[in-house]
Amino acid sequence: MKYQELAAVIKDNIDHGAYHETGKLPTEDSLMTLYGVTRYCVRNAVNMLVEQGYMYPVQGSGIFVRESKKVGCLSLHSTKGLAAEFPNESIRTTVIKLEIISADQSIAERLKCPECTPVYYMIRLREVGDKKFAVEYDYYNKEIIRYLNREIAEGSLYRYIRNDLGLNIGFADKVIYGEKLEKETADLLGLNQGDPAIVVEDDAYLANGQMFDASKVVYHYKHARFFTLADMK
Amino acid sequence: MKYQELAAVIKDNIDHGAYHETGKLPTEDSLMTLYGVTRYCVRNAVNMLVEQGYMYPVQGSGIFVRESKKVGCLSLHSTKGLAAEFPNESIRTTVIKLEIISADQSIAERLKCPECTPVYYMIRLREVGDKKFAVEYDYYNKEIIRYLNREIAEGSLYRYIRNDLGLNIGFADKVIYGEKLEKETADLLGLNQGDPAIVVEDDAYLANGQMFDASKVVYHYKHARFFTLADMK
DNA sequence: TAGTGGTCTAGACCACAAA
DNA sequence: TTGTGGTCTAGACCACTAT
Repeated sequence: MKYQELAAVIKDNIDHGAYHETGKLPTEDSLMTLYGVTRYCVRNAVNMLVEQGYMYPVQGSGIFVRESKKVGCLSLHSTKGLAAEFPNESIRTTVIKLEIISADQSIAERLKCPECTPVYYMIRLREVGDKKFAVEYDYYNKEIIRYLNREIAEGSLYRYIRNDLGLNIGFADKVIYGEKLEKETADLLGLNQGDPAIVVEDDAYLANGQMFDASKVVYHYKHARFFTLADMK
Repeated sequence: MKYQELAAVIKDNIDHGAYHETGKLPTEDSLMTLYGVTRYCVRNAVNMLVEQGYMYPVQGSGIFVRESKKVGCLSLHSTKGLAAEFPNESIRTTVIKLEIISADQSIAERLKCPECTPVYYMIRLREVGDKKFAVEYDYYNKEIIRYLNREIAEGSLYRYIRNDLGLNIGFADKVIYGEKLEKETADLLGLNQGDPAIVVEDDAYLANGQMFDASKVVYHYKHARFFTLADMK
């Protein structure tokens, strides 16, 4: 049994209230014998869950289960698309614009690609439940994301890239800041020009380090909140 | 040599442009012989730096050094206080209010402590360089943070808690959102009521899981930006 | 003092990338 | 095919907590 599987099992146990009585996981030794794996697997599995905020280890004392994570917040630490963040909500995506352009100097710099690289430029309005949630401005490197159309862009782009294009998505740099809404975006979100906006700029990379997406996502300040776990050690 | 030390050495090498030619670290085997440690140490050290965004490993290919992280951004993933985030800037902290109060129901809930627990309530204005940067509203559990005064609150609180009180700081939950500035805070930041604000609410815990601080930090939307690395695997 | 997580060793084999 | 990182085993001792 791999440590990812063990992590999934433990997470499932937590969700079903297994360790509720003590608030602790069994000891590492117990987990080893329980699941017939070595300490390497146990510790890897636990580490995964610690990073995701499900538990924290205390040397000499045990591994403590944490209160449920903030609900309704988007995770900044790991992300697999809006649909995965809100599995219980209906997500609606409207493609405002989708066109192929040639990277000028500023886009080339932003996407870390040569000038004149073909690029998909896309604007999408995302709605969660009945709430206008965000407006996305995306640049996809067409040399990597070879094909896109409106139908795909209205579904789970993450899923498409992973399953249909067979690419391994790796990680993303995120920069978060606040600004005043411009008229165009405000109209799409049903807000007023000058209202607050919370903005996330993403640089997304494949697992092999190739950058495939640069985006600016402008969130509705009344509806979007973000969550992350910080290490202070 | 511990893996933390090895991580520090490797990070230092990166800062001095050591691996610049290839853009890669030596192989794990090389690092083992170079520093006379086992693979356990090498992989732990590398993992630390991967989580901090300094490099990414590609199976079968190598460990690639990443471009320098965003400068001028506050890290959301690991935090050791404002002074540690801006080592080259002068930080000024003005204590607007510092008082001991008794936790009412809402504060007790927020701080996860019993009602009537003594609590330090503190408001601080933080300036970075010559810029008004943020206003902090803090509740510290006085049963844990036994003593505070204005002088301490104007210095590095993080350092004080760690070095002088001898407490082990562990981790923090962070919730980030946007809102319109209220007059009181706007005045402190030199902005107008209704201007955008980017807000970070922190729940800070000791390494043993005790919550010691609940805070709301309202940042100047023109000066503060945040950075984090997200896993998309 | 006993129990628990943290660090470390010395191996082995697998999965993937590049030549 | 070779080299690289990814997973796993089976031990050992250390650091810290709780009793």
